[in-house]
Amino acid sequence: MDADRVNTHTDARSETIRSATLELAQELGFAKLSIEAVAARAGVGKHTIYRRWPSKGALFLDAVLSSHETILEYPDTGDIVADLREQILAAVELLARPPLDGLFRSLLGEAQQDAAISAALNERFIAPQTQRTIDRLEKARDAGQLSPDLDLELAMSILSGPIYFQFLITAQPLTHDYIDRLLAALFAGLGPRP
Amino acid sequence: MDADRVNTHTDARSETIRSATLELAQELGFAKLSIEAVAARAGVGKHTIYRRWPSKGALFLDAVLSSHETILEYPDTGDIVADLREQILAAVELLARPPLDGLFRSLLGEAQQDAAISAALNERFIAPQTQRTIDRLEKARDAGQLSPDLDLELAMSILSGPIYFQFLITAQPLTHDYIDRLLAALFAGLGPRP
Amino acid sequence: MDADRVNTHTDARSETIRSATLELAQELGFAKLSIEAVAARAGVGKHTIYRRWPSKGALFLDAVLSSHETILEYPDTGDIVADLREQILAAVELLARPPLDGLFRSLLGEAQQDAAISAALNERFIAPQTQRTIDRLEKARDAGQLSPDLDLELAMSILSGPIYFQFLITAQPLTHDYIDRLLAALFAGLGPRP
Amino acid sequence: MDADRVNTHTDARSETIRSATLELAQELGFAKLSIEAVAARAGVGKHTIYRRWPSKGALFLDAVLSSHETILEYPDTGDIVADLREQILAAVELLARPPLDGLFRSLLGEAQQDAAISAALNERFIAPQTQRTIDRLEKARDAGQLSPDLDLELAMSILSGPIYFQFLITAQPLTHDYIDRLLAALFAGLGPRP
DNA sequence: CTCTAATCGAGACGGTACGTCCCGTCTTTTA
DNA sequence: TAAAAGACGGGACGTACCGTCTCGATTAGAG
Repeated sequence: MDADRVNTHTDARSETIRSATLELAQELGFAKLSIEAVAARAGVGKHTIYRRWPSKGALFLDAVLSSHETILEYPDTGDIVADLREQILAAVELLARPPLDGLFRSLLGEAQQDAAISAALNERFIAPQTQRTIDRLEKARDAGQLSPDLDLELAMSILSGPIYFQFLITAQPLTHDYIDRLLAALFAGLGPRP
Repeated sequence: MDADRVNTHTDARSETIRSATLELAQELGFAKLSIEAVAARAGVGKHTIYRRWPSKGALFLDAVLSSHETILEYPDTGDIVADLREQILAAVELLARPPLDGLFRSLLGEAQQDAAISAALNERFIAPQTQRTIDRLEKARDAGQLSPDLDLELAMSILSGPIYFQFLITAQPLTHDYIDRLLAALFAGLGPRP
Repeated sequence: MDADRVNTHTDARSETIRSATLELAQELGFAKLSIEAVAARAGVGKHTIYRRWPSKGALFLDAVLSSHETILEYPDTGDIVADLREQILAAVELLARPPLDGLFRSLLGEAQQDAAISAALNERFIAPQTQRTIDRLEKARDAGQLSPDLDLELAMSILSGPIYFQFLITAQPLTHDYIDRLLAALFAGLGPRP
Repeated sequence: MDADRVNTHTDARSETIRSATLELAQELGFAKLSIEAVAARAGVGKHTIYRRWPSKGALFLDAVLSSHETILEYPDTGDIVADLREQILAAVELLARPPLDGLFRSLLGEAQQDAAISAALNERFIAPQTQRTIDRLEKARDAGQLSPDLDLELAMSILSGPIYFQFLITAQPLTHDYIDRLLAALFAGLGPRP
């Protein structure tokens, strides 16, 4: 699977198109976004867009992901719970709050309709984040802060899953309190105290 | 928010339309589904559809949810881990495997673009499942099988989140083994053994 | 061959479309006429045009022919030469002079690229004119004003041909003098006086 | 008006382009011919075509006329009717029969839309033919085979017009018999025998 | 026998229009 | 009198070419 499939050009014209895409997505929402409008806003022929991105979804993904390359914080204070809290908070603040929340939600929605978008999203965003989390978790496990036989890939979905569930499924607010309680419960385990 | 907003009619004509919708969704995917095609397939005027459902998404949600009212198993053997395992397996087998997986994924995707769909989905599907899980968890907590101060709403997102994450975000297979390891980790907690 | 193939609707909307077509054809010329522009000018969806006419050429033909249903003069004073002169003059004044000359020339040009246009043009315009000329010639022959063994279909192309040749091929002006000299020469014959 | 305006280059690359043009015109018809396709077929950049011909029509005219420089027969047996018959037959066989009829018809059609094509066509094809016919007619008139006061330019349109009329307007077949009857009628005149 | 300038192929580019598909609304026709 | 059938204005699709415009890479003529 190759992220280039959904473009990665760095020339000025591509950048103009990505900007126009984001502007219009903010104004209209992804659903009402049209390649025709992007072309008009960017002052570009439609073909120039089709030449670079295979679909509206691919363009949108590229525009959203390129606009916030900000590497999310992965602090390492030695305290794994505090660090995970920091990291989750940073991600939530960026992606689940205005102005980016609607776009990110749409992006995840579009990934459900288009396997290429899903794959590119994983490759360009999910996988790198996962890898960095796993690296941090590994250090923590070596430091004795985690259950020694914990599958770290699994831990990643345990940590991320509830956040995404809240964001995508129940559409409940992701408060700091929620994140604190979540981490506490995850580290303590659901079972009764021994 | 009222689920009736996305229809609930029980007459034969509505049923025909729902069937045609499912057929076409299976054949073409949700993205290429059109009300025009549904009307043609159902042998019905477009008006008749618009009179009953406010949007393609609402029709689709209704068609998908109505087609599988099968009440998912919520066994109660006294063993909460075994029962949760049974229940999660049943849900995964139904919703994350062919033939329903694509439709369910599309439904969740559409919910990201349309708040009415999101609300209706919660009301008609997510909330009832949540309630029944919470009821079962409550019994388990009372029986001392769960941490006594566990927030059960939170527990629900801890149990569901990783599954949805795997289904929607990483698009990895939801094997029985994965579910077993997930439950084990969740009950044991991420932290080191005391 | 059926002229209905290129439309014949008499409703008001069709009339609006024909008018917009003529306006734009006058302003831009047939070559730069577009169905898109006609639809915009007529305040009509493109599909409404495609539903009625199979091509830009067919629309244009219908618009041009419908706009000038004026039955060309076919006088009968008893003098065949004078009458033919009158009739040819009327046709030339109408079709080979502004404002219609450009449109008519384009129509004949388009007929060379599209057999359906050619056939419709014959059926709706050429054939009826031919028939009326032949009727007049027949009377003249009976009255002894024409060579008694003259093939009247042939006579029609002898009378019309040079006019069209001048109009389409050499693009020379069709003066009254030219028409007079033409008729004189045709009636006298090319051969030497006996 | 200068025929060079529509090109006249004799180099090998121009010849390749003309050939590609003819091939594609045969395959697709003039209407569907595109400069883009000609460039691709000829293995040539678009610029190279635009550098040599101002328009698709000009290229097409040049390609068609260059491909059949065969000087049409202008026999002189002393018998003007027989000679004209021969000459008209040769022209008809070449231009109004496959494989050239469609191309020639398209060329005449295009001339109706584009004054430059019309002028170039006259200059490169019509005028020379006319001149040679007029020369032949002049000899015939001097020999007493034609009406002594006949306007020879007019005679030219009288002889050519009906042929073109049949070819372009009524789209009837140009049989040998038709040509014989035409010449007989033209020489005898339409009027009654004196 | 280089060096410089022109020419070339290739094809990107902003545009315009194509003919098609659906949208959601609205008539018309049939039962 | 309600429903099928489908016409309607509209908007966007993805494609095809237009004529213009860079690009290197030949290729030739001039020095």
